[in-house]
Amino acid sequence: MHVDMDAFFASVEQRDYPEYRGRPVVVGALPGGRGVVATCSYEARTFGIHSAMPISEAHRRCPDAVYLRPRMKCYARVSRQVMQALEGVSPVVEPVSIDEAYVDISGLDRLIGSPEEIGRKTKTDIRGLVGLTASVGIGPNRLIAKLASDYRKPDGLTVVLPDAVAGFLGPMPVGNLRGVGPQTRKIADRLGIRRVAQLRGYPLELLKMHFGDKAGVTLYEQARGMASAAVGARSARKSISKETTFDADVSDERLLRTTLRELASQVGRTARREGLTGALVTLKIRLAGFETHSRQRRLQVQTNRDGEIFRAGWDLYRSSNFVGRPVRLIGIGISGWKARDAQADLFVDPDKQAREKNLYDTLDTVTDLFGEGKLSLGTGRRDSKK
DNA sequence: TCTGGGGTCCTTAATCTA
DNA sequence: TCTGTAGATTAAGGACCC
Repeated sequence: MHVDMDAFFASVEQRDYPEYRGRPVVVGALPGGRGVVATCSYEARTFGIHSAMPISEAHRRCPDAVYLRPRMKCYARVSRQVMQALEGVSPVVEPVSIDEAYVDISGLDRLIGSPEEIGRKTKTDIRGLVGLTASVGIGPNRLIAKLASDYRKPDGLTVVLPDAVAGFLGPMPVGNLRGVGPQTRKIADRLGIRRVAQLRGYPLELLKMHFGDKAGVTLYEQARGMASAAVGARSARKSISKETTFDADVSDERLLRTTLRELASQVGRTARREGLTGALVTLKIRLAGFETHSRQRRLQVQTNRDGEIFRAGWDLYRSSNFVGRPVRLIGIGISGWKARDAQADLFVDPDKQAREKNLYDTLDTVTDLFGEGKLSLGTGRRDSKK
């Protein structure tokens, strides 16, 4: 079963602020700045507004909509409640994102009832707990379940039994399949492939030729409704990054530097909170004209220290060939954990973790106030001058 | 003309290594 | 010791997802 909250961010806002109900609500950037729509209410969709649309375009289409910045902490809290509701249905829940999850409901017919009844119960439980609607799809594997939850929304419930898979899939536009975006669709278009049924007419080798080895195989399999059914824990994260787009392109090197330092601090903080240390620092730069680049450096040692992350990033910038060009976006990230790192927090003494957090927070604060290198931390002896 | 932020995964080319 | 090559690793870019 796949569960997808309807217009999640916008629905939470309409729930919490009754005056927004019945009105077009757009959550994302505010008009006037650079940014896009994160989510919008169904009222806003009637104006042609949708996720990822530039906010300027949305504003042109509907100047009278309610424009809101996302309240991520609040949405995260609601999300946890939704996941709890799902865990009440089945113990095997795999969150995909803040507003979506897969649930393994195999074998639950004895306990709850038919797939329809399980789906209905799920929706009722969610509505009872958080007062929001979800669209639910049920199928023999995660691909079909996901497509089914998308089939009717908002507040939809679609069950696709194994016998019905081919008929369900056939008329669908290939763009509905996972991993098929604008580029892949273009190739499909050129081949005259618009619907999944047509895709099924192509032998594996031909698909590999046109779409590449990996994409060819997944298209071949998806066209036949094949996918893994296994539902399990969300996989461990592989990177942490922070980036920001400036209101206007920036040429001032000092502003770039302080911005990068702030982003590096946030990356470091997250890494420390999660007990991760990485050795691969990635700098991301978007220049005027949307020209995007990245540069990576592998450090000698694993780290999650703000200063080390920042210095590596700044070094990458300084030694790059885009110094001096106006910058639209700057970002920094870290990855490359050591194998045991992923579970490190399981073995860390919580007291020690709290002490370290205090030390690092102090270092952050001092660095913010007085600049890099004014204070160093150590587990020094009492007579240590530092 | 406009195009966020946080991710994952794949492809390709260059480089290193056995 | 030299040379060619297969395979692994790294770096950069890009497609895609929510």
